[in-house]
Amino acid sequence: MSCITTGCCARYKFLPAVVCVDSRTKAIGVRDYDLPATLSSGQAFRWRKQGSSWVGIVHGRWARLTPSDSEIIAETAEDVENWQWLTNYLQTDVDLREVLETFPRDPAMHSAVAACHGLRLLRQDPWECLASFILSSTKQIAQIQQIVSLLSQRFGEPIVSGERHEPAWAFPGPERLADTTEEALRGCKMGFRAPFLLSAARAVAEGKLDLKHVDGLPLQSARAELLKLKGVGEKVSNCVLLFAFGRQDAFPVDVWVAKALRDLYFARRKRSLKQLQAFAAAHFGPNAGYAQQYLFHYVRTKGDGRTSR
DNA sequence: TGCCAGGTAATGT
DNA sequence: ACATTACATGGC
Repeated sequence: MSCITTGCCARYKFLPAVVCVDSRTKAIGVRDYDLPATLSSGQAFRWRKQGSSWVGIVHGRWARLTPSDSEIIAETAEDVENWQWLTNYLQTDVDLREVLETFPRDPAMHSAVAACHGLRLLRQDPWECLASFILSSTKQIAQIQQIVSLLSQRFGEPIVSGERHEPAWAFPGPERLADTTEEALRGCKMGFRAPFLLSAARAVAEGKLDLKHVDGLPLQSARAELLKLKGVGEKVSNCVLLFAFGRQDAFPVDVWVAKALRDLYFARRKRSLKQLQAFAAAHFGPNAGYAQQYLFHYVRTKGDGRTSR
């Protein structure tokens, strides 16, 4: 199969051909896909770089992704018949050019697109995304990753990981977290966010918040449902709408995007969050959220070769 | 050390 | 309606 032509099974050449993990390896054809930028751009928190590959957990499955010119080589720890859980997550079927076409043609967007060629939006699990971004407030991305890692390790189900890899855990579901205590959650270093996560987990576990239902609602109604949760405001709700529900017009404004908007569109003059959101809603078009990710990654990674955090 | 981090809720004007 | 502040924790 594809893995023979790509040579991705080279490390298995000592095994009988039939074992050649066809069902654990897949070459996903891609165009305009910068996997490292996408996986490190602060939308998902379970990926770590390992050489030229990226190891992470998607929907409770261990995965190792290796980018090349025209493909992403995916390896899993268990046999896979249908790879849709991964291709849907990576959104490899999205034609990026069609998205970029809708961006406003202004100098700022032009610079951001030129600097972040191939940056993509993922389609994440709603609960994991919601929980992760409840934990994200006033935390650096590296710290969010640490918290999510601890949380998974302590409360998630152990899952099969690849050969010679560290043990791995699924992200804990709302039922499991609803069954913990605030103190146990604080043990994962999430500080004052612990009661927020706990109450969100209970809301979902008890059916007060039905994420499947939210998925089917119009944008405003869906946002209103998310905003009922403690610890979920405009920014976090927009992240969930954008990164999990695929609402590409949802536009999260965090400190970085606020800085990008002020620097690039308002000559560094002060503007309130409300003003920035109103501008964004009017300016960036139907894929405003996608444009937002370009601005975010652009301002975070440019900057004279120093820490891109 | 002091400042800041993919914010939000509570409180004060 | 808008401005300020507390909130845990850790990187730099």
